[in-house]
Formats: sequence, C-alpha cells, structure tokens
Amino acid sequence: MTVPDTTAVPRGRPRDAAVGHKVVETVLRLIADGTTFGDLTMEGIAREAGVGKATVYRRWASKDALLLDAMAEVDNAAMPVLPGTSFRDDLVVAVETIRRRGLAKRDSAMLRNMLTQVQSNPELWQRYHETVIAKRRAALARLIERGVATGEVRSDLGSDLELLVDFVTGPMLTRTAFRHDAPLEAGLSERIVDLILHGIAPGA
Amino acid sequence: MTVPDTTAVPRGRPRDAAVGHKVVETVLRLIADGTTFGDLTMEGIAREAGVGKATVYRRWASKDALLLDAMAEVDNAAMPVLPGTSFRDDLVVAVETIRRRGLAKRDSAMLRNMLTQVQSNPELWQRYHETVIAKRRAALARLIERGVATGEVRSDLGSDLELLVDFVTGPMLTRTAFRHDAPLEAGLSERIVDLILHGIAPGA
DNA sequence: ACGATACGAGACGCATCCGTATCGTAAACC
DNA sequence: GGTTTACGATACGGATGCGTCTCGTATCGT
Repeated sequence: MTVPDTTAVPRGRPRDAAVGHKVVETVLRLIADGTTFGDLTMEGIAREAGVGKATVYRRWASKDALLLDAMAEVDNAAMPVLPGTSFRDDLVVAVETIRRRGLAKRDSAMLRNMLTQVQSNPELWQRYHETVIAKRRAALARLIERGVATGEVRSDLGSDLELLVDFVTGPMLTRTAFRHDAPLEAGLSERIVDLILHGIAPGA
Repeated sequence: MTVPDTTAVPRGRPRDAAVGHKVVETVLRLIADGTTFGDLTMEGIAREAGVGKATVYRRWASKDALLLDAMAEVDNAAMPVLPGTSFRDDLVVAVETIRRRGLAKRDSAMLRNMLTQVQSNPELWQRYHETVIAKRRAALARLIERGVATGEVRSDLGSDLELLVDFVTGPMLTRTAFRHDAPLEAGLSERIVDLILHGIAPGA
C-alpha cells in the first residue's frame, strides 16, 4: 500500500526565499531605527520592503508570527568565544559582550520592545525569553559553574546559579539600558568584573 | 503705570480638578493593565475615564504631555526611609525597594514603556530619566558616598559613583525585569547585598 | 502549450483614531 | 440676569491600518 502523500508536491511557481528574507530584514531595520512594535504595521512593512501586502500575509498569519521570525534572526548573531585562559578573562569577555549587544541597535531595540510586551503579549515575551534570553543566561551559568569547579568562585554560592547570573549581568545591562549615552570608558568591563569578583567592601 | 495683568483673572466656570485627576488615574490604570504607549489613544482614555474628548484636549495638547503628567504622578510614590543603622542595612533597604518597585505594576509598566521610547521619543525618555531615574540614582549615590566616608566602601572606588550605582542596582533590576515570575525567596535582598559587598571570589 | 502558484500593485469595505466643532447643561463672576 | 467658561456627549471630515480580493505578469511542473 502507498503512504498518503503528506509532503504534497508543490505546484506552480515556488516562493522566492529572497522575498521572505527581505521582509524580515525590513522589520529588523524599522525596529532598529526606532519603530515601536505598536507602530509597526503590516502595511508599512510591505511598503518599506517594496513588497505586496498579500505576499506578507501569504507567509505570516499575524504581526506576532512575523516578529517571532525576525526575533530568531537577531539571535543568530553568534555567542562569544571565550578565551578560556582564566575565569576572570572569560567573565570579562562575557560582560564585554553584554556591552556590545547593548550598543547594537538591532539587539537593544528588540530587547526593549520585547520587554514592553511582558504584560500586553506574554506569549511573545515568553518565546523571546526562551529563545534569546534563556540561551544567553544558560551559557553564563555554565561559565559560573566552571568557576565554582576551579575554585575561582566561592563554592557556597553555587546553590543559586540564577542569582549569580543576575549579579553578573545586571550591572552592565543596567548601564546600557539606562545610560545609553554614557561615554565609553576604557577597561569598563574589567572594572565591573573586578567589582563582581571582590565587591565594594574593604578587603578582609 | 499699571503692570500688564499677566495673572489674568479667570472668568466663567472654573475647571474641575477632580476631572484632570481622573484622567491621569485612568492613564496609569490602563498602562498598569498592560496597554502599551503605542496602543494608548486619546479617544480610549476619554472613553475609559468617562470624560469628553474635548476635556482631555483642553488640558493636554498631546498624548506626550499627558504621559508626562502621568509619569510625574507615579514618581510621587515616596522614596524609602533608610534605617541608618549601618551601610549594609541601608543598602538592603535600597535593594529591597528596587524589588518592590519591580513588582508594582504601575512602576514597572511605566518603566518598560519608557524604555521603549529611548529611540522613538528621546525627549519623553529624557524627561522620565531626569524626573524619575536620575532622582533615584542620586539618592543611591549619596548612600554610597556615605559608605565611602565611613570606610564601609573601599575608598579607591569613589571616583566613579555612577558605576557603583549600576553595580548596586543592576542585579535586582535585572532580576525583576527578566524574571518577573521568579519566586519570592526569603532574604533575597540581603543575599544580593552581600554579593555586592564581598563579590563572588573566594575570600583573600 | 497549459494549469497552478507567486509576485507587486492597488482597490475594496470596515474599523478606529485624529483633532475640531456643536450641542445642552452646569457653575462661576459681574 | 447676563456673560463666560467647563463639562459630557456626539458628530464631523480626514487619515490610516485592517484583511481580502482582483488585476497583469512571472515562473514553476507537466
């Protein structure tokens, strides 16, 4: 007996992959240029992309579905390669990566917009959190675990990795979010890492 | 000669202050309930407030002007009273305050929405930063300065107070922003403060 | 050649919001 | 009592986006 043909043979003119790509790129460009999610319109996207509205609707059922694809595209921008020379060196690279992401308009604008969706569109936010945030946090958690293993991180802290991730990422995230205009200071990441390692209290 | 009457004597029926207040409250309620700035409309606000559209336009020339007043209202929610028993105690209260603000829907929703305006409406963001953020940061900076003065903070760090403010506020801000769902853990603020004070590296 | 589908362009009716204007009523001052 | 302004309600024309549909053309498999 023959298997039902689930992978229906496509007929007619095939879709042009470049068109879909062009639309996603346009969305990312608009967001990077300051367009808010709420101000994004299917009409405007199609117009800016030089594409028919029907073409957009043919591929995405809703604005959210399109944003989901656009979001995934941003995330593809690689994770940093850690030098592995020491825990501190790795940490500096990790913190520096957060800084660079905060300056990258695509990344930062996407993040800010997604944050606004926490209440108005929890599903979209959750997908973003799972796809982008959680992945980054997990990588950092592994780094911290290695630090614990090598004795470069106090072992009594290992029980709440998530808290340590907050602690490590928080300062630079806060700085880029609230002080986007702050001047670039040499050795900023190093100084933050040293604060993370040793705190602000006088040495014992 | 008579001075030009700049403080023109009001004639006719005076404005009802309660009406203006009702409108601002409605805006804050809508935002707290998840309405995005972009989804806020003068029409919807008037409708929800049970107020004529003209009444809204009579008081505010634009949505931004209205948001500005609404923003100021949120900020009025007092600054915390520091116990003053020790630098660490004060720091715990400060960090705990950040946590409570992150849970308060008015505060957190307003902050998230303002963050989205960084690019699309820099003026509004700047006003928010000056009025709300800068005030909070300044209070924390004074606290840290006192810590430096009393020797509870390493004196070699005093040169970049802003960085220390990032360092102190970052972890809890990040936690509330990205992990709004995280369970309430007892002694969370204390643990964060101890991380801030002593870092994650093994003691010297 | 032929049918099927994709594409850009744009028209379509519907809905919503814009900012203004016009009601009738209410509340202040003279 | 007359004037002035506020207020809620509502109507107004204009603008824009929605999601669907119809063109004419292009590109695939058969």
